[in-house]
Amino acid sequence: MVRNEARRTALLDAAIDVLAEEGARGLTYRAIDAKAEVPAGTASNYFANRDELMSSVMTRVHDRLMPSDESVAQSLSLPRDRSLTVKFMHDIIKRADADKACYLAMMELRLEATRRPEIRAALTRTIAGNIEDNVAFNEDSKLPGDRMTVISLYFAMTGLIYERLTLPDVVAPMDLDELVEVMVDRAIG
Amino acid sequence: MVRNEARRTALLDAAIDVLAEEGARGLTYRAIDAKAEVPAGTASNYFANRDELMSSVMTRVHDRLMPSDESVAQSLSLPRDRSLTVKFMHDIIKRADADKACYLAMMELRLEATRRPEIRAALTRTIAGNIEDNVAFNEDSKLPGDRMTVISLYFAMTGLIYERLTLPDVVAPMDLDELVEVMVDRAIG
DNA sequence: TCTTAACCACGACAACTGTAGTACTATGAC
DNA sequence: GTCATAGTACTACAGTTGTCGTGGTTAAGA
Repeated sequence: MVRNEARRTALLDAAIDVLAEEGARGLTYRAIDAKAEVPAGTASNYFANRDELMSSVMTRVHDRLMPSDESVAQSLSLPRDRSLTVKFMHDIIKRADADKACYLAMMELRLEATRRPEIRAALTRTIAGNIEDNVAFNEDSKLPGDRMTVISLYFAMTGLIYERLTLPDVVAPMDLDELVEVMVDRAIG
Repeated sequence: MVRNEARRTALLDAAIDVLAEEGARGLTYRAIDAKAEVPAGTASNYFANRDELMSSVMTRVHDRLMPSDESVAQSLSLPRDRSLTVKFMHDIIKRADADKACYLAMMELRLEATRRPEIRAALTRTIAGNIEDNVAFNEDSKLPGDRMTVISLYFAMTGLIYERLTLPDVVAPMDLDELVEVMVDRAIG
């Protein structure tokens, strides 16, 4: 198996775009090659089979979705009150808007996880860890609200982003700022 | 195009199972025929092409997910307080558990909606209508909470069900009763 | 009984897919 | 120069897929 990391990453990013644009159904070796603008057959030099490809894409999605440490640090210089939590939520939404392809690819992978235990296990670890990190972060940073605040906000944000990405016109008529504000306010209790 | 309604519905139900079990990728004419235990080629007598098939599946999913009027009426004989809202939420979760295939098929269709305007339009109408119905229902029935209660609960429930169906082990360690109770309580404010 | 139309089973076919294999190229060590 | 090696380009092939056509079956009315 070939190991030119730059090229491999380019192929994975192309795969993410293909997943977002054409779904799991369209994710073929040839589609990846075309998207990455490399000669046909290249992708099959990098991924032994479709399963390995899928797992590799998942790892890549995970890497791309990590928030930058600096932006978190910057936010933490602000006063630790409700409005900071609101800001964090808006940051998440902004990130989802800025990298739709990555989130859509993740959704495809989630459905794939329903039938593929290895992907499910990896995704479960990632997501469960993420939730616990958020709970700990909220507590350590002395942000308002308890464990349940973080968890219920997590689900609400998941639902909101899911809806915005798949059926934008359902959310469009709503006042997003008001919605986030109310959600945070009530989740804190 | 053939129009034996019973057979057509059986094929659509088979298609929903295929979608849930193998994803959009596995949804082929032959897979539907096999699942419905009809001779190969039958499905192609009923659906001119894959697009028409997809749209028909969506309509069928919609029909199957409607809650029964009697169960709603029965619940409405109870006192209109927070615990009734909690009960409604548990009903939704129960329905999702009982008909996983339908919800999973819906998720596949949602991703498909990302790229197919007709499906997106139809789904948007369904979902947006559903939210407005819930808001109106909550108000008319004098259930506690305002419009924002219903909307933020909708997103939280969407996220919760999405998580439970795709990554059950993320939610498993949580106390579901407590979670729903807190979510409702705080959403009402 | 004959007609007609709806319904169904089945096969054909071209297009596409995953996968494996092979040959070409560039680079650097010796 | 030559060799080894990793990376790359390209092709072959068998299996699967969407779609279309064709001919058989059924049932109901004339």
